[in-house]
Amino acid sequence: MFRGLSAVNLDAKGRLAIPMKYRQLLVDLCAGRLVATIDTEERCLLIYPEGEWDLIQAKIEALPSFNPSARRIQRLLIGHATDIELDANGRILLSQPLREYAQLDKETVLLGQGKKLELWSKDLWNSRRDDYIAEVNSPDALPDELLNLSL
Amino acid sequence: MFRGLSAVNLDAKGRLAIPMKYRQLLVDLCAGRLVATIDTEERCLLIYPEGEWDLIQAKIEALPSFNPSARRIQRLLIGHATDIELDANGRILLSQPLREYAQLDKETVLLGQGKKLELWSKDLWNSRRDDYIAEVNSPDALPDELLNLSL
DNA sequence: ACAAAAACCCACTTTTACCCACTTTATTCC
DNA sequence: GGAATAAAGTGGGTAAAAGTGGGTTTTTGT
Repeated sequence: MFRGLSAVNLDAKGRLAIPMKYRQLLVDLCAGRLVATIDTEERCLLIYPEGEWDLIQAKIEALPSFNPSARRIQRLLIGHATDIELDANGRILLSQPLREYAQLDKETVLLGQGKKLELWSKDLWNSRRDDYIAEVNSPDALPDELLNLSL
Repeated sequence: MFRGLSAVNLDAKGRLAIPMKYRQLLVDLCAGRLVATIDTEERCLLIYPEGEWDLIQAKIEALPSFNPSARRIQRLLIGHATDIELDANGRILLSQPLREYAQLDKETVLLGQGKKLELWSKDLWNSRRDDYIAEVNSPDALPDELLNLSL
């Protein structure tokens, strides 16, 4: 399982060094084969071990294709899902369209999120993080599942 | 299975180089024999491995032919279905009617979509993609299948 | 038979993946 | 505490592969 936050820099070629703590896990889980796609709610990327993504893609493909919202989700998520592989130095290469979508330049933040990783532009993450904290503390209706959660 | 986004250019003759990552798959699946037709909801083309298309065509043909919308679907999809084949350089040639329908000039985007590929004009895709993202985030009623999807 | 389009072929250009080496950070041992 | 050693991060150079652009031949349709 992935957790925690890592500050990572993209180099001039768009390569990103995966933090050491995840590498062995990625080799074991998926032989270093990953799939990156976009998050549709935030300008960030989602990075899955290949097998994990395959399960999700199967679910998305099974949605009824005459349903317009389902088609949109299919186009966005599967359409942006990009196979990437760890190179000999433990780096991955992110394609330009993905980098553009998430506004990634140099400084980025890699968030462990259980079965997947999220990659953010550092600036964007910092500002969204502050928003999140404000929203969690506002007294809006939280779903029951959250109200009953004991930390 | 197909996934991901590839930027591809049509050349002056209307030829399109299939990205390398798909070629071996296409040779294995269907010996490079494909069928292209139009998408009826968006101005883009759908490209299937021949065997995959045959299954779909059978389903479309089985629709009740006294039903007017079924007849329309049959005329549009089967009527535009065009056999195309990979040439020695891994390129396919798109007929002028198909290119016109999808407004393809030079810059295009090829989207992997599971069992099929979608081909868009780059400009049209970029603008539709932004629409899709906006629509996904609007609080309209999403189908239950989507609400329960956990990524 | 002729014109137009498609198929085929070959060569050039650009991009990518792979490899290697250097710099910086962390660790260990004296 | 500091030097020595190891490990991780970083930066490019290069060979191979993929993309691209026509010229020529064959087919098709009128």
